[in-house]
Amino acid sequence: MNIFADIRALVIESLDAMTAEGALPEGLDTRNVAVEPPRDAAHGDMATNAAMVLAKPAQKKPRDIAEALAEKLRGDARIASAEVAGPGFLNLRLSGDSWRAQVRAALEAGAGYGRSDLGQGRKVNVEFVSANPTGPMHVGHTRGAVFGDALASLLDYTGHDVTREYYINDGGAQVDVLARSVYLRYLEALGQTVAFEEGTYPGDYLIAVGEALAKEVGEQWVDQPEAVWLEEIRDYATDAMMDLIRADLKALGVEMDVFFSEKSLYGTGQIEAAIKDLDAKGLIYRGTLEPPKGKTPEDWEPREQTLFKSTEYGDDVDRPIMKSDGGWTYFAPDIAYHYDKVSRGFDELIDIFGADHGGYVKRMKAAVAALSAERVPLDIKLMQLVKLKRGDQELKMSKRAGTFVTLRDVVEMVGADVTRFVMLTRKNDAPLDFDVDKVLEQSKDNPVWYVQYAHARIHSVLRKAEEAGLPTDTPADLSAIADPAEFALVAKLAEWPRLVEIAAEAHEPHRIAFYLYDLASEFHALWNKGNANPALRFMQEDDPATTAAKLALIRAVAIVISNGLGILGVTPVEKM
RNA sequence: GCACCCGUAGCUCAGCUGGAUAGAGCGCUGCCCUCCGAAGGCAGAGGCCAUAGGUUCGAAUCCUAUCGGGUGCGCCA
Repeated sequence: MNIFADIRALVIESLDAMTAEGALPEGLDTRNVAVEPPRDAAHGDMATNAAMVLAKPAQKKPRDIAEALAEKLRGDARIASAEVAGPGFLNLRLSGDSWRAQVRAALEAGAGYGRSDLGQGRKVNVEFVSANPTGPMHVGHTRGAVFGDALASLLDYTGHDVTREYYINDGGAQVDVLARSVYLRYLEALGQTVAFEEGTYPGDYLIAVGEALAKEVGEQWVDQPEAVWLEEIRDYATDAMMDLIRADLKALGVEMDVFFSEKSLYGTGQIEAAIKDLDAKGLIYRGTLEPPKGKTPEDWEPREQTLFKSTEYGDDVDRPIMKSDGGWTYFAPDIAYHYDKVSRGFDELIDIFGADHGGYVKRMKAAVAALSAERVPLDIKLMQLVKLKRGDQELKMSKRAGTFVTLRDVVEMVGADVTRFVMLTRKNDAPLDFDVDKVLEQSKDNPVWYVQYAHARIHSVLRKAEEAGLPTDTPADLSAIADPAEFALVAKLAEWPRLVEIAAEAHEPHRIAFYLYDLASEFHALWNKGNANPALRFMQEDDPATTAAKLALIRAVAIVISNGLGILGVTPVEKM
């Protein structure tokens, strides 16, 4: 169903035939032979570099190989022309029928058009968001949430067995801070006047938690020392925060398969087991680290610590897993968590971190490589910052000033669909400006709107056609699709299955968003040609057969837009 | 000091993992609706792909060095 893959197969087949005839030597490596859309449409529909890739190993001139290959390819019904160009490119034009067959394929496959078995059912774990359970999600988390969810969908779409997972950081000091903050709100709910000192969370979102707690347990913890209530309030508060976060995720349309608690790793022997696994591989030792050069911390003094030999797997220095007081560093439960993922049988792990955690990439990769004996690859995607703006004005995030823009705020301002699409209009490692005014603008400057507009226009035509009593089902004969402008749209459409695979392999869902923009642009261009040239309008009132064929083309476009938006988690609109 | 990410049109950014004359939007200039949604389209101007080397048939893309910006760097998760 991927026309590029089909033609590549044809090229390889032809090369094999040439080998059999003695025109090429045996045993050539054809892995680098590519069949791609050309940069310049004037070059044809697709191009192959086969002759240039094989010239050297075959000890022949590229143009000679290209000529012979062209001759072979011309024998296939799908190839309308094959011309040698430049240093040895082979430019191919496809027959009108093979393009029309793509339209039919898209219509027949419908929601399945573009799906592939690339992943062959491999189990992939995508861990994302993993925001501390200390408050509602803010805009920064939102980008990671959207990215992770879209990547997961993309992998699912390409034949992977995907698990969406959230790691709850409920084992560290920050949840103690949360507990103390809730305690203050609890006292407040019981009529006391409280002060939020440095090191507590003053956010309003804890008021309701304190009130609910007071209602539930009464005054039993008033004037009691921390030791009495800390643990219980911590559990109560993290549960409440996770409810909040789950609701935030739901508002965005993100649904996790697994919520994994850090705390569940403590006291259960799981951390010890993971460390023991590393120890058995000779990767744990007692040692003293050098201070970082050029930036020695003020109070540096050499200490002996328990270290993980991460340098064995490409890290820059070995990393401590135990503090001098004997407690685990944060890294230890992270190791245990990934150990757990590996032992759950995943074939591939993906972590999505904020860019400020870039320093942990190497050590996590080292840990996973060691724990899985280099069986399981770990890819870590770093999310750059989101700058929220309203026109020229930047909406600064500051907990102190109370200008704390939450996921909820954004979704309420612009809606989940717009939020999701816009978050994916930039590569993950590029910073993103999110202008809450611009994303609601109805112009081509706004990519979400532009893509939705194309989809809505198509449905507008389909509605009109039905009103006019014109046929809107797929006809047996699509030969009315014949104009170069129409073929240009078909060509873009036919790139879809290929693009999906490329995006999935690169773990880059933003490519889907950019492609949809291009496809919409191609569609709008054809539409406007219909203004000047009535023969190119989709509805031909006096010619039902032609209309049916043209409508089939745009229905196929609508299918691709719909499928693409589906991967991004955006609902296509039929009217706007 | 070291590591990672980034550097492409005036601005914001793509660039299909090494392909042909480097693209889009905004902004600027000039055009196109008695016609399916002009909420759109077409055309023009605008580039030393940070710099210098290297790898090869071929480099924005890979390697090395340099410059510039961001992030991080042992008992914080």
